[in-house]
Amino acid sequence: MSSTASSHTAATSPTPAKPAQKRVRRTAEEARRLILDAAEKRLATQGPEGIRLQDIARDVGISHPAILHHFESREGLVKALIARTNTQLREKLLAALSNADDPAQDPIESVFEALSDRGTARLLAWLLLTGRVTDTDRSPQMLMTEIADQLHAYREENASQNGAPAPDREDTFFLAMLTTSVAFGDAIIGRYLAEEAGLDEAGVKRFRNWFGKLLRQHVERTDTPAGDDEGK
Amino acid sequence: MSSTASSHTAATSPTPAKPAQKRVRRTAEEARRLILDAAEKRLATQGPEGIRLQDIARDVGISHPAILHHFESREGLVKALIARTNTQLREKLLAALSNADDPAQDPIESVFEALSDRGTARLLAWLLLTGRVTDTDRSPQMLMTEIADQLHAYREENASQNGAPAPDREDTFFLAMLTTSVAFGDAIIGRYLAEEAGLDEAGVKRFRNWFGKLLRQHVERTDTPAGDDEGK
DNA sequence: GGTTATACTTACATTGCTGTCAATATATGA
DNA sequence: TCATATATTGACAGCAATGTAAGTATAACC
Repeated sequence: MSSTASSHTAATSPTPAKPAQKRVRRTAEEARRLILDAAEKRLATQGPEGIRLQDIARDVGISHPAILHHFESREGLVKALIARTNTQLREKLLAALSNADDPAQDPIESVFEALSDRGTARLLAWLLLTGRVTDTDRSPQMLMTEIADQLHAYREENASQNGAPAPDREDTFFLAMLTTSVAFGDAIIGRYLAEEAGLDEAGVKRFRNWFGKLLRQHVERTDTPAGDDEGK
Repeated sequence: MSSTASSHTAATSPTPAKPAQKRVRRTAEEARRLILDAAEKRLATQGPEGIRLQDIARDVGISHPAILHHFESREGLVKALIARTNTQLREKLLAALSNADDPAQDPIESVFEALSDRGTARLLAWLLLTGRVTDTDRSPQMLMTEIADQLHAYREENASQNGAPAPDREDTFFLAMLTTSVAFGDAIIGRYLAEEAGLDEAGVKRFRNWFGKLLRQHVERTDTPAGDDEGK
């Protein structure tokens, strides 16, 4: 097929096949959003190698050069994806913490929930594995410090209400670090372990509750004057 | 350089340039080992995309078809690497648990140590991300069950010595799952968080001790008859 | 309604990597 | 010392994926 090299340059040719193709034209912002969504989904389901311009283009329903038009290169797409995910993660986590005053909402559990989202954890894992984290503006570790600070304020208030001495700052940081590591690890490997061990959805939930209780016991033990543990 | 296309097919040509190249010839086993080592290192330092036959071949000092000779394909190399790492991880973990009777050696800490090794965790992360775990004979989850069983026996003995009721089996499984997730998560993301938060080597060690203590407190609280916690 | 900016497309160039083939050198055993 | 097996190599085939160039269609603005 296609032997004549100049097929479309000769516009004056009598070929009536000009099909007047209908072409969808989105705003740049919208197009970028759709592309990033597709890339994120590919990454979550197929891993690092799942980000291929042609596949993503097919998912969105465009041609792959359109992607290159919006993001300079494949690398540009990846960076944009990282930036967006960072922002989303940040917003989710801070939102989760913002209603820490609400006694019905356990802040630790909220953090866990937000971080253990499948796509986010996988993206995070990938960018940590490939060492691509350094050059983003709002990297996760800043977030960590922020979270630790908020948690610490929460604990200090609690302790002062109970008449206990202020908790150690490092203890709070370790708490945050543990929660982050667990949530992350759980999202990547825990889900798999649970599945193989015959643990169903309810089992996973029980695990989370168990973990939350473990942390709560630690906090209560630390932030109350005596070894005064309330049963549940 | 090299313009004549048929340089080595014309053996009868009078060119004296036949350099009688010295060629290193290893045993198949040795060659496989070297190749796997190089592949493992590449993976650990550069992530998934670091496994390229040509690069690995250069590292070892051979040509890339030699790799294809020993492992059928790139996929074969990857599978072999997975199998070997699984075996190594398994041996390390079981060895760590085997001296659980030794009171100076905290089994939890040992497990943590064994799993948090950088290369192992990274490889594990990658094969979990790309979903390549299923078709290996001794997959990590079997290991998990085994570990949980050993830990449970350990706890049951402890509890009976203290005259406490036998601990819940699921509690032990959760304990193992938590330890695995933390060790894994710590190896991938925790190290990074610690670094950014200005936590040095000693700080990381403190975190591990802190975590170990947290678990120990839980176990003691559970496996002793009353709320009888011993200070340290 | 005409003009302009740009989102989008088709076709092609280029690069890089896996895998194949025939030839070669080296260890092992008779 | 010769024969055999096989570890190893260079050259090339083929493919897949990114990126480029030039042209086309659509929305917005006058």
